[in-house]
Amino acid sequence: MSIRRKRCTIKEVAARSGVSVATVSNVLQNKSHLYSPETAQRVWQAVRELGYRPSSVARSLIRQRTDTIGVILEERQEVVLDSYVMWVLEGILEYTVPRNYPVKIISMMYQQSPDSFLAHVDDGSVDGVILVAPRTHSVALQWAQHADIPAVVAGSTFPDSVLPCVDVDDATAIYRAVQWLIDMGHRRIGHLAGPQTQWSARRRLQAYHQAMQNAGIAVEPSWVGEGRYTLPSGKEAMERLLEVTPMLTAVVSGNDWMAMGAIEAIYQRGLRIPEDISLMGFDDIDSAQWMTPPLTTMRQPMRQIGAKAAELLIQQIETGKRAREVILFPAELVVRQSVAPPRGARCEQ
Amino acid sequence: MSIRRKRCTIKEVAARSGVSVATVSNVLQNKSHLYSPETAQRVWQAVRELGYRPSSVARSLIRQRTDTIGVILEERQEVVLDSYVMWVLEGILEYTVPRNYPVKIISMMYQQSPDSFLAHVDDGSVDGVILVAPRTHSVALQWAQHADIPAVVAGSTFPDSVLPCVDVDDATAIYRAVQWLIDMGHRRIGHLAGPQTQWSARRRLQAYHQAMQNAGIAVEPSWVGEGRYTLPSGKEAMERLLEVTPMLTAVVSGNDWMAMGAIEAIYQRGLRIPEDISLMGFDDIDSAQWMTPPLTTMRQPMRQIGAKAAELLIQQIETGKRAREVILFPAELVVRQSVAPPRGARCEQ
DNA sequence: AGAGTGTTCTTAAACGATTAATGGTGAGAG
DNA sequence: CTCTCACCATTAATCGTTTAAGAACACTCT
Repeated sequence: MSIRRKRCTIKEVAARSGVSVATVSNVLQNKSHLYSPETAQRVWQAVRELGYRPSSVARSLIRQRTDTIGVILEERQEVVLDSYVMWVLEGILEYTVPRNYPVKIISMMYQQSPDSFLAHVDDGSVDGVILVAPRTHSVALQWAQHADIPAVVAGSTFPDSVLPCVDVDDATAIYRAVQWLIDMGHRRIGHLAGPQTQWSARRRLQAYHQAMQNAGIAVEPSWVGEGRYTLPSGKEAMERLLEVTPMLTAVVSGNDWMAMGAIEAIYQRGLRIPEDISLMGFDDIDSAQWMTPPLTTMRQPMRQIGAKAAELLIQQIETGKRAREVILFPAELVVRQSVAPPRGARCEQ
Repeated sequence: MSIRRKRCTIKEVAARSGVSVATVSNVLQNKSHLYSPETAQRVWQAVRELGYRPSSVARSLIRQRTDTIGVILEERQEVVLDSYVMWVLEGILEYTVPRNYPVKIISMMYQQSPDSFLAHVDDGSVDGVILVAPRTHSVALQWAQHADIPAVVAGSTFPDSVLPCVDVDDATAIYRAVQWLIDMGHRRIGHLAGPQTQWSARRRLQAYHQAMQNAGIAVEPSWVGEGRYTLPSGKEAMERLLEVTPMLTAVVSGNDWMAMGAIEAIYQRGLRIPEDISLMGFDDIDSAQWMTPPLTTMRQPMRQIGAKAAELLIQQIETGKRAREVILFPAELVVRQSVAPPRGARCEQ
């Protein structure tokens, strides 16, 4: 079966309703001071009868705007979409769709060459872009910094960037997590840090140190392990921690994936959670609630982050001005069952 | 800070390299019989110096093609993206990105009105669409059936549709699941069916009956419960099953979410999995492996489904022909720990 | 009657590319 | 010396809209 007959154009509508294309255009745009009610009637009828719908392409060309926003997705562990990106994207759609800004996906992965993505984003096809969780050395970030196009970063913060950033306040979140464990009676608290090439991982590690220091607890270097934010790397890091520093009563992980790895490592050592060791995650990915035990974690408002990023971008597009701002959302403590007071300690004394 | 200076056009490139725009166009398109090497040199240099990139909008207008494909996402439990859709989308990107077909997301949810999505898909902005898991009465499906635009369905099958469909072979999958349980010694096997308004749910239920019948097992109506493919509905359905038909030794669920609900119901009854009752899921969503116990399930090749759908669509776009075909991928049995032989039975006697 | 004012519609020039048709060279053939 | 042909570049039409500028007409006002 063959498909695709030619689209119907404004010219045919004009012909059928006996007016010029200019008039049709005016009617369709409700510029009511430019046509009479009767003309409008005829035009609308023709539109209905022909099933006419304006070509967005022609429209974009003349208006020099596409009303489309590009969402740039970077590679994340062999994949471009994971549950984090998914939620950010959901938030973006939640904001953009009702405002009639379609979304074009720009994947950095699966590209033929490292910068072939440019052909799809620097070609006038989008009015602005949202960079979802770009890494520090991201080509896309590099480009966006210098390109004259509205752009915002969602899910990362770059202290020195000119782009607006929307992210979770991870420093405060980790600080609170550690504080919470301390309040519960823990003192020998370890940290599973992310790759120190990433700003977020450094901030989290620093916040951990800060919290410990403010509580007057001296942290030994052996209390912190480093992973790559992945499950296996978390497991390895935790194994080392258990080996070198078995006296830890609690560990706060830089993200949930590493916490999941940690769980495996802990069980393999024959220890129990939270009886022998308490564990905190970060992110609250979908699987966190299904862990054994369900993971206590700091929840990132990913959906909100996406929506806010979209809001900033559209603002930027519509005003033509870019404000250098960093918006941080607080994380939410989600109490489940992987944390308990340390053995032999009574809470809050 | 203000942004957005005017884009550089082909005219400027022509001016700078001292040739006509036609020549520039020819050079850029490598129509090597239409220009001399020296001219090409000059043109490319101008292009580099000006940082010129062709306007995809203007290009689309004249070529009457956008090289963009639309992915239509339907509402799924308060959200447009879930792990299923995510994987299908990943598959789509995997296929389309390297072939230079950008993806435009068309969400049915968050729209101002039920058919305002049409303004973003029936406006010449996409060369074709992939409908991801549309429901039977989907407006988008309705539209795609009659519109003269290449379209394929991913993640659903409509026996009576004119559109090519790519999906998992769920009938065979459920049949195999039931068969597997039977081989293991189970006979009193229940089924948690999905909403019977959906084709997939009906097919799965039917396959369950078929498998039981072929094994000579008489199924009582009370052995099957119906849910809405959601966790809570699965829990409720399982509760009823446990109440009315406590002698079941195994249950195969229509999807993983309902299986998760079933797990809760079973535990609340004080029963163990798989010792007291075996449970099988369907889909293998990300969380399935983190369940307690890890869920044995039939894995859907969602990524493959997405990629295949993209392949069919691009074929359709490039040939202009649509074949009425249904492609079914087999599901894969993922053995984890929620299934065991029935109590007191020996395997394979 | 002529000028001024509104209303309603049309004309025509964009927007930035592609491409068929055309033109102007110089070389080789007759 | 002209004709043909290949080669290379240009001209101009085109895609489907928007919109500024202008035209036609009916009023009102002086």
